[in-house]
Amino acid sequence: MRTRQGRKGSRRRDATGTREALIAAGSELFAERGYEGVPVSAIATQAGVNKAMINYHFGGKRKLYLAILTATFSEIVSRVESLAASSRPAPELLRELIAVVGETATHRHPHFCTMMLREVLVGGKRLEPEVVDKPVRVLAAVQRIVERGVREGELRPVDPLLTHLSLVGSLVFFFATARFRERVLVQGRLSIKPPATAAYVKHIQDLVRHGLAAPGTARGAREDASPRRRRRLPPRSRRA
Amino acid sequence: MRTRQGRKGSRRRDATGTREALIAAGSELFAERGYEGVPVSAIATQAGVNKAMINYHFGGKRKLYLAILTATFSEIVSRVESLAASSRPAPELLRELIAVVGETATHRHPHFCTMMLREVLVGGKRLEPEVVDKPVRVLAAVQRIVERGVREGELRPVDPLLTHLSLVGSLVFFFATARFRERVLVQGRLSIKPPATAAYVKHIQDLVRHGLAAPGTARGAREDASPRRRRRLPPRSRRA
DNA sequence: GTCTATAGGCTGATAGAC
DNA sequence: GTCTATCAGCCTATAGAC
Repeated sequence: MRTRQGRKGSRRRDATGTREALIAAGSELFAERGYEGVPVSAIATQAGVNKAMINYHFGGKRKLYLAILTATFSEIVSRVESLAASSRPAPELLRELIAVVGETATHRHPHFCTMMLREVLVGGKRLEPEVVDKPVRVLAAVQRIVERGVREGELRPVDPLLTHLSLVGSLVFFFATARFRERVLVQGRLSIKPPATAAYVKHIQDLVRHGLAAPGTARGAREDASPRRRRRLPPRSRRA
Repeated sequence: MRTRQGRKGSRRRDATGTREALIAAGSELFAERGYEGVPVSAIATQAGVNKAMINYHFGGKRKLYLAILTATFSEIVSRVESLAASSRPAPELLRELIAVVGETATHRHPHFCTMMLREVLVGGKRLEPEVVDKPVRVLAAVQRIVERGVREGELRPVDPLLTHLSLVGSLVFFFATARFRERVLVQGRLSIKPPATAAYVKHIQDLVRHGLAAPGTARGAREDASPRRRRRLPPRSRRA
């Protein structure tokens, strides 16, 4: 009867509750201020638990950080990989890939892009294999999609790696810098309001559609408009 | 006769020499490990000067950091603004803008993108006005170019702010994560070699050219191919 | 499982001789 | 201008009571 007793608000206070509270607090704080910018005491305070719990449950600050990072990253990776496994037309997959990233970064894990980018920026130091593995898998997935699109004549002959970098770059940058824009654009002397994420997602979708469309293709097949000629593909259902 | 006497290698050892050495060392270290990741002692050691010199010449660690950041950023801003002031066709300006960013990020200030991105990521904390001012001016410049291009019918009716974000995002991301790619791709188990920056610059140029071309335009005027019809523009020389 | 108290390391900044 | 020596503050991690 004592274990669920939260002292502040409606927080659960049992073993797994403590773990989750620490992960939630850590996600937010690490994303905002970076790994070195956050004292463990701040995480403990925000989570409403004691400092020592971080060492007890995770074995140290760095371990907590890695747990947070790999957990959220794994979800993205699995989503992207399941997309890459589909046999739907490449332009359509890219369009959905962009939407998935947008949806994940906006609703499911608002701090993910910031954390991932921060981690990538320290590329000089030695990184744990767990961290390195994820972006490599995303890269491989996007590469597969683009390669197939080029092979099947639906995309112009672009380099898959460069395409992946430009795509991920524009998306990750946007979501990682959202907080900065909000601060600068609204409270600054400019009257520009920060763009909605939905508008940006659509912008990138259009940019990719027009920018990667094969010469023959009528400026990049709109969503589901014309079921354009495609080479060697089984007559399967196109909408999953 | 004593002032120019370097004790290690050929380093100058006078007042301005010390300042410059600290700026050089700080640029490299801050970019690699971030502000909080670098002890002042490390900067002093790499610069070959004493710790106390940082406080004497710059007034503290943070002041040194800001001096480095604004110095390199100012150069970029002036380059971009001079481009925006030109009356050459918008697609051509965008193409050159991309090249300028690439050249600057590769040769003149290899650490700039990393530092700028890192600074933007802390958007939650209060930032010095000097830091905030620069990206706003870059935004304004790109926005002007895109708006004119749309108005004159050379670009399809894209949102200037979103266009700016996607452009800058893909470029900054690429250069800021170069070190990470190098580490992961070459020494990893994958046999992919990191892409040359020239190839990426061209990729983005093509992506923008195809992706933003106005419907009428024959898939985005190649460099100087056809002097496409343009509205209200004085008959001036087009190559600066 | 959770807490308090504290150890021990590292950091940025300065005082003062030269 | 430059250096050495030193300090006070903050950090992570742990030992041990409950």
